[in-house]
Parts: sequence; C-alpha cells; structure tokens
Amino acid sequence: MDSVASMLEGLNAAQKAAVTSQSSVVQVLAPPGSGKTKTLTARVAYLISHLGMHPGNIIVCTFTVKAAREMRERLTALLGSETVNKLLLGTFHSISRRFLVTYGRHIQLNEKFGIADTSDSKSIVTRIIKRLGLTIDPKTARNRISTFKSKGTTAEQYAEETASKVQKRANAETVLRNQEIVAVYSGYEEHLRVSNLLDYDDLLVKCRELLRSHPSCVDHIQAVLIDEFQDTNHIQFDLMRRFSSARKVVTTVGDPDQSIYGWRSADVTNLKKMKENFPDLHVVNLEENYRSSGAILLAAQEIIEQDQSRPAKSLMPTHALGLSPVLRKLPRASKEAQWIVCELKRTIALTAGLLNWDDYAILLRSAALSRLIEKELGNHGIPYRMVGGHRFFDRYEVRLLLDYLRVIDLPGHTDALARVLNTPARQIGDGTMKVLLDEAASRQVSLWVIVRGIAQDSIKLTPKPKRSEDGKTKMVEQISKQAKRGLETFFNIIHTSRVKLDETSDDSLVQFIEWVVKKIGLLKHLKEKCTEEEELQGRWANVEELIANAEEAVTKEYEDERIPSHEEQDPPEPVDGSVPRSRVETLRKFLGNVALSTEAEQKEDGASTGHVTISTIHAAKGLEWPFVFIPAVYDGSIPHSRAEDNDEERRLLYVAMTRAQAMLYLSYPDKNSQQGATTLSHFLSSRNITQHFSIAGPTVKTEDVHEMSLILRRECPNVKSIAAAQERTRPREDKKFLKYSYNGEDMEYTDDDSEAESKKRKWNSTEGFVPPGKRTQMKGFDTVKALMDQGELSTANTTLPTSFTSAKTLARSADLPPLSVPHGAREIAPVRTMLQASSSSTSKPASQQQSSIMGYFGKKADTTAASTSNLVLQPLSHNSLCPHPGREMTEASASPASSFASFKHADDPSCPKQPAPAAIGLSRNALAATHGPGFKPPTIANHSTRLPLDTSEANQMAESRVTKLKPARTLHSLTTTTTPLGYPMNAVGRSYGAKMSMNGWQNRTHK
DNA sequence: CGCTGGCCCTACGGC
DNA sequence: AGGGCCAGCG
Ligand SMILES: Nc1ncnc2c1ncn2[C@@H]1O[C@H](COP(=O)(O)OP(=O)(O)OP(=O)(O)O)[C@@H](O)[C@H]1O
Repeated sequence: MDSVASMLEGLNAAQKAAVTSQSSVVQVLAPPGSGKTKTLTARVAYLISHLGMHPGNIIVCTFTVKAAREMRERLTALLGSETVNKLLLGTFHSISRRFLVTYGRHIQLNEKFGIADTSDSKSIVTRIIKRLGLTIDPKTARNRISTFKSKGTTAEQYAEETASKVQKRANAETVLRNQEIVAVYSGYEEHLRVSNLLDYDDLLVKCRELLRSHPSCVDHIQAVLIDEFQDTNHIQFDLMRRFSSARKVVTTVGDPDQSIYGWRSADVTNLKKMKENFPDLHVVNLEENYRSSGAILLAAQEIIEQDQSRPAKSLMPTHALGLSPVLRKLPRASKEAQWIVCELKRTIALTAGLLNWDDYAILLRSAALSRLIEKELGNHGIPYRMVGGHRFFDRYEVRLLLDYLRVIDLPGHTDALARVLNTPARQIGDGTMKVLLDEAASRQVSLWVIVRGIAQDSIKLTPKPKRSEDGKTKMVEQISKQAKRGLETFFNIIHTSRVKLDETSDDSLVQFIEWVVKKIGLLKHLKEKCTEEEELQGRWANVEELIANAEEAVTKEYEDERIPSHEEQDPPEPVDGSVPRSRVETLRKFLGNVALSTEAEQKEDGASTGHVTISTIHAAKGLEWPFVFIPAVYDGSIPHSRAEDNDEERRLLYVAMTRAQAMLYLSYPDKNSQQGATTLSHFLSSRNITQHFSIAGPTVKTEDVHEMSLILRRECPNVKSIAAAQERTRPREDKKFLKYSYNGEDMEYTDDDSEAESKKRKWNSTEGFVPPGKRTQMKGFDTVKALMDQGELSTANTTLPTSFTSAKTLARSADLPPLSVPHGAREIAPVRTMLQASSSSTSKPASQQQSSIMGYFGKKADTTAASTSNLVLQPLSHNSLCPHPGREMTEASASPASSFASFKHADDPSCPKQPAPAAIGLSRNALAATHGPGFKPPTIANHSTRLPLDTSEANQMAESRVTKLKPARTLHSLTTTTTPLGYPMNAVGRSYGAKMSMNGWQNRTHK
C-alpha cells in the first residue's frame, strides 16, 4: 500500500516494527531523541490509514499541553487537519474533562463544574487551616492531599487509616500532623463539592469513577496511545486500562531515565506494570539517537550513568561528534546572562543564516532564574518567550478578569468570588468579608447567595451590639452603608453580565468579555494601580492577549466539548461547522482550557525571525532545539535545595542536556542571587564529566557550520556568506568573562590574541581550568588532538596530574571489563570491530580509552562485552578503517566536498593514516540509512542540485577548504572513530535496532 | 472600618 | 513579581 509506505518513510527498522506491530499492545522503551514520539505519531497514522480505525475512536495522551500541540502538528502533517481534529488528543486531564462534561451526569456530577486551579486549591486549603486554627503549612497540606488523591486514597479512607494508627499509639507528633491533614483533606473535599469544582486530581479520579461504573462510555474507543509513559501516575495507569477496555489496543512510549515528575506521584514502575497487565506486550527498543551530536550524547550519557542503580543501556549517535559542549563559570548571575546573550548573538551571526532565534533555548531548573536573562535579552532587543514557570494566567490583571468570568459562569465559585468581591476597592474590607462568610456558613449557603441577598435586600443582617468609646453599647449594622453599596455594585456587575451571557445575541465571546472588562472598569483600575505608564502598558497588553486567546480557543475546530458517542461517530457533514453553541458553553470551554494549559498560545506576528525560548526543564520535556543553554548549574539550583529525590534531579539535568541538537552550553555563576558562594553542581564536578566540556564556545568555522547543517538536516549556507559573516562578526571568539572562568578574576577579557590558547583549556575538577601547557591528562573529546599536538602518543609520555590521582581510576578501568557492548551489538559486530580497532590507531593509553568507551556504554558490563572487547587492542589494517564499504566509501574519499576529514590528511602530516573519512561518512551514512537506499546524503555536491548554489561556488567552497582553512576542527570528526559512536547501519546485513525484549530496561523496571 | 503605600519575605516543578 | 503585614490617613 502506497500510503503505508509513505507513512513509514524516514523510520528505521525498529521504529517501523513498532508502528506496524500486529500486536495489540506495544510498548516502546527508548532513550531521548530516538524517535519515540515520531514512532507514536506514525502508529496513529497507521491505525487510521492502514487498519481503518476511525480517528474519533482513538485516544492520544500526552503529558503536557505543549507536547499535545507538538503532536497535533506532527499528526496534521501526516493525516491532515480534518482527520486530526477528530482525534481525542490531549493531556490526561483535558481528555478526562471532556468525558466528564459529556457523561458526568451518570455519576451525579453537575456537568457545569468548574476547575479549581492551583491558586484556588491553595486558597481553599489556607482558609480551612485558618478556620480550624491548625499549624500545618498550607503548601505541604495541599501536596499531601494531591498525593492521596492521585494514589486513590479518599479523605474517608485516610481518616480511617489515621484513626487506626492512633489506636496503635504511633508517634504522637505524626499522628497529630496526620489528624490535621485529615481535617484539611475532608474540609477541602467538602468545599469543592459544594462549589461544584473539581481540582486537577479530581478530573482523573472522577473520570475513573465514571469509567468504572459506566464502561460503556468508552465502548467505541478502538485504540489508546500514550506518550511519556514514565511520568504517569497510578490513576493515569488505571485510566489507560479503562480507556482501552473495549479493544485493548494500546501503544505506550517512555524512558525511565526521563522520569522527572515523581514529585507529583508519577511512578516509573508503570512501565513494568504494562507487562503484568498485558502479558502479550510487544516491547520495542530504539537505540539510535537522531537528535544530538555525539559530543552532547557522550556528556549526557556520563551524567545519567552516575546513577548506580541504572542498568547499562546503549545509545547510538547517528551524527558526528560535533562541537564540544561548554561548561562555563561566571562571576555573577547578571554576568552569566550577559555571557549567554553575547554567545547567542555571536553564534547566530557566525552561522550565516543557518539559525534563527527559534533555534535557541535557555532551560532553567526554576522559573525564578529567568529574570536576569529576560532583562538582558530585552536590552539587546532579542525576541524571547518564557514557557512554563510563572504563568501568564497567574498575572494579577489576567487572573482578575478570569476570576470575574468564572464567577459569572459559576457564582458558587466562592474563592474566585472572594478574590474579586472587593477588587477594585468597594469598601468591602476584611470585617465585612468575615461577616458575609460567617453568615454563609451559618445558613449553609454559598457566599454568592449572601451577597445577592444583601444586594437585593432579601437578606437583612441583624445589627450587633457594640461598645462605643463612652462605654455605652449601641446597635450597629454589621454591614456599613458604603459596604452595602459596594455589594450592590458588585452584584450588579455579575448579574447583568450573566443575563447578557444567557440572552441570545450575535455577539461573540470576545465581545462579551470586552463588555465585562468595561463593566468592571478594569482599565481604570489598572491605571490607578500602576505607578508607571510602562507598567500599565504591559498589564493592559496582557488583558488584550487574554481576550485574543479567548477568540482563538473558541474558533478551534477540535476539542468539541462533548465526545461524540459511537452511534454518532460519523455524523453527516455538519450543516455549517461554525454554528455556535450557547455562549455560556463557549465561555465554559474557554475557562476549562485556561485551567488546563500553562501558557496562553501566542500567535507569531508576521514574518518574524522567531524567538528565543526560555523554559523550565520540566516544560521542555520532549522538545528539541539546535542550541541549548542551561544556566545556574550549581548545587542548590540543580539539584534543587528542596528536592527530595537526588536521582530525579540528575535525570532532570539529563533531560535538559538531551534537548540539544548541535550545541550545548552549561554555566553557573560564582555567586548566587543572595551573594552566597556557589559550587558547581555535583552532577558535573567529577573529572569524568568535565572532560566532555570545553571552557569556551566554538570558533564556528566553516566546517562547523556544515556539520551543524548535517545534524539539523538543513541546507548549509554557502562558503562566501559564512566567510562574510566571520568577517563581520565581533567578537568572533567567545571570550566574554573567559578569564574569570580561567582564574576567577572578575574582569573581562579584552581583545587580544590569547583566545587561541584559552580555547584549548579544559576543565579540571579540582583545580578549575588547567592551562594547556600543564595539561597532560585528557580523555574523550580532545584526547586525540591533544596527543597529536604534543606528540605524546604513548602511555609513558602521558603523565597524570596530581589532581587526578589515578590509582583508583586505573584500577577501576583495569578491573572492569573494558567494554560494555549493548545487546544488539552482535548484529553489527563487524562494523563495531572496525570502529574499535580504528580507535586504537591513535595509540591512546588503553586505560584511558577504556574508561572513555565504558563511560559511554555504561558501567555494568554486558555479557557480550568480554568477547568483543578484546578487539579493541587488535592491530588494524588500513582496510578496516573503512567502516562503510562500497559506494559510500568511494564517494567519501573521491569527492573532496564530502569530507572535511580528508583534508586533514593532506594538511596534517602528524596523522598520516587517520581513519578520518569515516568521520563525516558516519553521519552521512546514518542519514542515508534512515532515509532508505534512495536517499542522497546532503553533501555539498548534492546541494548544488537543490540549492541556488552553482557549481563554481561549490567548487570554490571545496577548494577554499583545502587550501585556506586550517582544519583544526577535523579533530572532532576524527575522534568519532575513536569511540564507537554510531555505526554505518547500511554496511552490514541489518537487523539493527529491533529487539523485542526488555534488555537493559528490564532490570530497572522490575525493581 | 477600609484604603493606600511601603516594607519585607519568599519563590522548585505543572496538569 | 506577588502576598502579607503594618503604619498612617480618611
Ligand atoms: N528514523 C529517523 N530518521 C531521522 N530522524 C529521526 C528518526 N526518528 C526520529 N528522528 C528525529 O529525531 C528527533 C527526535 O525524535 P523524537 O522527538 O520523536 O524522539 P523521542 O524519543 O520522543 O525523544 P524524547 O525522549 O526526548 O522525547 C526528531 O527531530 C525526529 O524527527
């Protein structure tokens, strides 16, 4: 079938196996960047176009709103928007919400329910704690309650548990605390119930309740697909089972190493529970990484392998080693921000149009770290966007308007009501508020009923006796005249708005909101609040953005509120898709979307140059960028001082690093914002790690740009424009505060010619940066080059610096099997052999080499390791240096344009027979392999047929490289062959990748 | 009693 | 940046 073929285009064999699996339950377990999401997407397409499933009968769950958006885009490219809009696609929460809106009445749920967001929950909990005079911290209480809910423990169950503990005379203090929690928990649940609110956990809990008692709601569901399964919690697992109960067709993808949501009860063991629940589970592992450069992966791999409990797993780069990642120390956070921006501007200029601002991301452990960076970006007029963290919908002015809308929709929403009742000020202060709330409590009605009653004079509060100054007592109204007037004003706003909302009219939701804004006098209120014009502008712009967002939310064709049941699943062509539902419903849908999305979706204005993304690491999950900066990598920030799970913090760093495609920068300030001295994150401080980093950013030579274009699969700017860019760009080198990184002096490097030297500096964990002259111990990235540079190619000549006392290290490398080869390696052993063999051509000291390779493949040796490992030390023949025979090799060596490495030889007599052609060839090959036999690797020559780049120019480019460019950068390509980075997958009979076993994953998930 | 302004504290992560 | 708290004023 042609459509299937096109659907499978660009997938490797293992991915295809997962996509086309005839097994009903498929689980893809694979490392970052291996194409899990891509596979899941293709599987959806396969289920629809090959197996003929109806898109309306397929549930696709992602973990974040952003991921859902990304998935929607990818699917739309495959299937077209009409099909994709019918899918039940979204987060667990949004899908659950839709089921509850549609069928909630079956479980006595008022389907007009509102959603209690974080600040609602917080204020409810705080109020209860105050009312009961408890001592527990509201945030702790809220977290505990959420944990109970997501594990399925109800308030009653927990109360019983606690009671039984009391009888067992458990620790008195804990019992007391638990009793407080019991009280808050039940009070909280009660409050939600009477306000007709569901909190985030309730959406899942209630949906499960619905499906438990009415499984027929999902009778029509033919397939369930779930991304990022490692971050699902107990209830979500159960929901997955129930969603799929009719056909039991499930596809999940996940990676235990990327589990970063344990703090909200995500449970990695859900991965292993799949096997228990679905014995005929088909497990597919993917091993090739298509995202990142080899150097980035080496560094990231080294990080994750610090986790001792983690089994070794393989992760094969498909790209060349690429540019060395950077780890940089700066004097202060403000300087760190300056350096980042400087480096941003330098690299975007030097890459001559290869990149735009969209290609940069700055990933943060906590959102608060963004402020200095935002300021600096603003100073330089660089467009940026903050994702995650401090939320747009939590801004004062946005929140205020939203709360009004929520009260209009649901006057029983007491918390929202309490927040807006006296904003803008209406003489309804604390005193009045207390009177109103007490009255509501004693009458057992909502606050709204009291407000309405007083405003309409149907409720009159009896005056209370009060002692005046002269000692006499007299009767005083509980509600002052001014307060009463305020209540009337407020009631009027809500009431008339509500009437307007209900009446049939052609007005859109946007017009309605604008009307409400006027009615509130929001602009006037903001004018009074803001002291500066600029602030007002900003806040008003936010209000406008919210309104624009409402328009968008409503015009979205997908996410019909109600889930079409199976009878009506293929409804006759809608008379007119735009027939509006009632405006109340539209408003409710908008408010629901708001509560379930972190950020307002923003439209890009016109033809822009894109924007830099600033994001929390959590929110960056599943995404990728060509250039990634991770500032503030110091202890206390990451791992965060309040984090409970150190391993999870490490995985967080791993996730952040593996977002990068071509270039990765880590940095930290010497002093944190409170002037306290910081230390480099202990995840990064060991020599094993720092060896993977350089101190300064790349020089960005022509060949670097070319290599980046290969990694990014983009067309490479031509030589002329790159040269011109280099001519233009100032500064050309990354030297801002470089000296500080080197010796801790708070001074800026000015223009001088010592960069070349400083560029060679590498990290040393104990001494900071070691000047190149003193450095003798090097591994990994720069080893080969350095050894060549220094002519130190034998063990004897390589002395270890004292800071790197090596007895232990050497022992370690000697004791352990020298190479751990992943399970699947057997299939590609001949190739690997060549690669390993070639690596010894540099006569690197065996111990160094081993630990470097081991570091890549994991500490725990595989059983296959021993046999293969011997090969490392085998002598090699020149032939064996060619890892990809046939056409590829011929091309690589014959066409000057196809390999930079080949020029290295012409140029550099110090390495007469380096296996350099393999380097670029590797990445080319990898590309070719993933694109099938017909694929032409994007060499310059090929570009000339596709680009408006004429042959003479191409020749020029090739020539310029031969004659003019100093091929310093071939180093990294060369190094590619010294570690088993990637392998030419089309060189051997190719059952690579597809392994239907749990492999290394098994160990972890069966713990 | 309520409003306003100023001060300090405090910020992990997100559906 | 926002919330809580206090002082001073209407
Ligand atoms: N077979 C392939 N050939 C070429 N590129 C691929 C292939 N599979 C995936 N990619 C690319 O690799 C990148 C990462 O893919 P994807 O986001 O699906 O990985 P992932 O496993 O979901 O990563 P993560 O675990 O970080 O979410 C994407 O740019 C994707 O287009």
